[in-house]
Amino acid sequence: MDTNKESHPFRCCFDNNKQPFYSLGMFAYPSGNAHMGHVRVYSIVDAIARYKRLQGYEVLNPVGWDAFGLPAENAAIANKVPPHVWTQRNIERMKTQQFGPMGWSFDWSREINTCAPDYYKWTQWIFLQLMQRKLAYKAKAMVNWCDTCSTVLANEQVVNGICWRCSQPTTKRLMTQWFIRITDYAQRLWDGLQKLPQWNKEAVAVQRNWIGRSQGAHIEFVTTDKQIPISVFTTRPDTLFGTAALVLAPEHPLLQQIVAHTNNSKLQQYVQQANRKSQVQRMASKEKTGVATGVFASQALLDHQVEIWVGDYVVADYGTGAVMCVPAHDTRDHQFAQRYHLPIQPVVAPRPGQTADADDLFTQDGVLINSGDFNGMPSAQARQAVVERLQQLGAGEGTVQFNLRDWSVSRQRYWGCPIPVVLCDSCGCVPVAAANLPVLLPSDVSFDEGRACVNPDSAQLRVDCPRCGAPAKRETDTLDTFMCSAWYAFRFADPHNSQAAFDSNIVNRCMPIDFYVGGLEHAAQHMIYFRFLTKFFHDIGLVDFDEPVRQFFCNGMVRKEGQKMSKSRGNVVVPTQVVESHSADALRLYILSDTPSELDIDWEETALHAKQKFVRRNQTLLHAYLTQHPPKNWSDAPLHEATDKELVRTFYSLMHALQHNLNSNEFHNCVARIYELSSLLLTRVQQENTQPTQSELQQAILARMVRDYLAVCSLFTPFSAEELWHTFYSDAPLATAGWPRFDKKILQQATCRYVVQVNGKKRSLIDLPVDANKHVLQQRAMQDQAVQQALVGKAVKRAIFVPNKLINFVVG
RNA sequence: GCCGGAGUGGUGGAAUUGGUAGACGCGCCGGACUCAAAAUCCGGUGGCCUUAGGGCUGUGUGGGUUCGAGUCCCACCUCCGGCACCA
Repeated sequence: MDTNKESHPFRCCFDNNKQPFYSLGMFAYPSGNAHMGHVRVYSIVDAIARYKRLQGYEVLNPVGWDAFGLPAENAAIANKVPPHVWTQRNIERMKTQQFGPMGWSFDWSREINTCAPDYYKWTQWIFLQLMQRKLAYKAKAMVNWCDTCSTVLANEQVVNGICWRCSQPTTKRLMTQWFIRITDYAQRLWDGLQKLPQWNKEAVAVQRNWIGRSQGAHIEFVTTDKQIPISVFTTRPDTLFGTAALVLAPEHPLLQQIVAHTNNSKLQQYVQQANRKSQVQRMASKEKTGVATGVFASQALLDHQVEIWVGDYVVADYGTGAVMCVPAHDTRDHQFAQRYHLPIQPVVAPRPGQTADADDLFTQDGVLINSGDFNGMPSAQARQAVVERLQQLGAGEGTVQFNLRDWSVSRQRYWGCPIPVVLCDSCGCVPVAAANLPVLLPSDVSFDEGRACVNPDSAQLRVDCPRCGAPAKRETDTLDTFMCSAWYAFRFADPHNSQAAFDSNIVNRCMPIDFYVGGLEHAAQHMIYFRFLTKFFHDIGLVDFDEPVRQFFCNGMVRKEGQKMSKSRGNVVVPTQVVESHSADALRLYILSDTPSELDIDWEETALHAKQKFVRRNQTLLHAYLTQHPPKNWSDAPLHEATDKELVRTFYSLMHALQHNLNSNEFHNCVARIYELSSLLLTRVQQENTQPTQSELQQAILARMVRDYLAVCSLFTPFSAEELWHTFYSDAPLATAGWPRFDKKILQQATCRYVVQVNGKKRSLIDLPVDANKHVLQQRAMQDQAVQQALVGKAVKRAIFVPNKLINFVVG
């Protein structure tokens, strides 16, 4: 794709006769070793890119490197090689020795690298934009801490309390950290999910889970002694009258104030213990524990007071960190109440008039009882009514709560994008002026003591405050690498822009991405951040659209013997070795065949051999044929004048089917069609090789078919297809030669195979002319021996006729 | 618990809108070539029955709708994945 501004100053870019198409595989971490996962992602992307090019689209198919991150730093520590050297070396290796030989049709002129200053300058610029709009902020908060990686992690990077990188348990720590206020966008991120029909369904579900929208209410309680207000969040305001207690998370901000005068040592002990427990420990014990505070609270609608408890089953950073405990209608509250003998008062009955037993747990909707004015109301109606009443009383309001938390982005590591902020004793966090970007990584760093240490006295860290000019310090935390990868797709559209992160006109033309490929594991992290930043760009007027990806395709993993390939298991199949032993075409054909690309595949050597055999046979036979019969006048050869009409018809109906498979991303079915095409074509070609019989016209037709075959093969076996094309047809790339075209008329058949059924059971097949009428078919069917046999002694009640398909005799 | 996906031969998996179940591969069996093997090529391959022609049966289980169900509806079972003391 040509997006060069200078060559098209007014329209900014693009061949106006062509539609742009942006295909993208998630960019790679430059570990130095390409693996089968890369082969799968980029082979899928490349098949589509080549398809779209043949169809006449102007295709943007770029590649780059997600180059910041821990492994480079760890390698620096282990090998005493600076991270940028290690990274650059890996990129060179992957590019030339590993990606290159695969023949993926990337536009290498757009290669980007997130650790290059001309890239991270703009990551910093974006951060400043967020900061300016108060969407990036520094705050003291409980964050996930990984000891092994000695850094903070985002919620998205902690799976069941375990660090996603090193698989060690994480703990919670109170730290001052940078956050991105992604929660401001929670509702829009939620709503946007409905507008993504071409996304992998599972990915949408993952996001829906992650954003986790709950409709409910805030309900205000107040302590009876000191009138301290306590707000709870609930999705079940209809159960308010069943409240037996208030339960606060041990970290609840008002807790110490509430219990200040009580001097409850048991309580203080409990709070300390809870804070010491790791997240894993706390989640592991499902037992509900807690301590009563001795302080009571009241609520405007309740005629009884409830005691305030502290329990670590209440999550501090969800909702308000406090819940109303309704034991009769919530599983957890029920367990808690049973343990501490709190009253269990049912307030929702399953059916009108039915009195619920005390102690029973009923969590579904029903009809209200024991709830004053609200008695008799169905739950759904009661939820509204209760909220309305609370609102009138100023004691609560309807609200929406999200699971999504703000994105913690600072990392206490060296090898990341520097946060462009100066820490000043009097001015606080002061953004670096945009004109002074990029803030370069400090070079005064040692990797000697098991971690990267920037010399704290380094002149590079001592700067003057941009606001007051007083001596100040640079922020040494770096940004989460997901920040770098949240906008790389935009940069690809305009990769060398030195004036801006990207030119809006160019990006508006190329994006949203038409076809994005990557693993499902990024559905919750990268894809949320990517969507968020797109909405932000939209809001500040940088782009016209607010969803970055039209079609999101999630590929499956490549396994071996049912297990993930990994060095520690010693079951890694190295792509470059397979290219050497079997060829890139065979590898690519193999990786795209036999199994739908969204499913996991298990590496199978025998199937790979078969693909190599196929490529070889194709090449040999076609080469021999084309040598004997150099293609002439093939481009407009009239297919309808073929003597072998059946060959042409079958061939192009397979082409038609293949295109259908391609449009649905069924690459394995495409390969099946290619096998069928080849079996047709090679049989014919072999005949010609041994005993040529064809007139020039017929040869031209066959040459046209061979060309069309090469065109579709070029998506799956580009090396051999391009080579034959180049040798016998044209010097121009096959990609520019056009997708096979043919008149649909040649697909029409003269005869049709009809199924004859008796009571829905197949009894015979009959060939008749297309569009034969029911009467003719019925007559012929009745003469059929097998049909007659099935009809013996039975009366035909009626016959169902489906044109060009079947006739079904219904007999009694 | 909630959400998403899937159950079809020995195996990976096909089957536009309900209309010939098992496309295309892998494996296996048989044959050709060879002194032999490898490689290559040709043929066969769901199960059961049958001398043949052919018949019966068959898409996780049980019902249902329909002339006709792998496909639609209801109930259930199993597996995979995601989320989760989220109130």
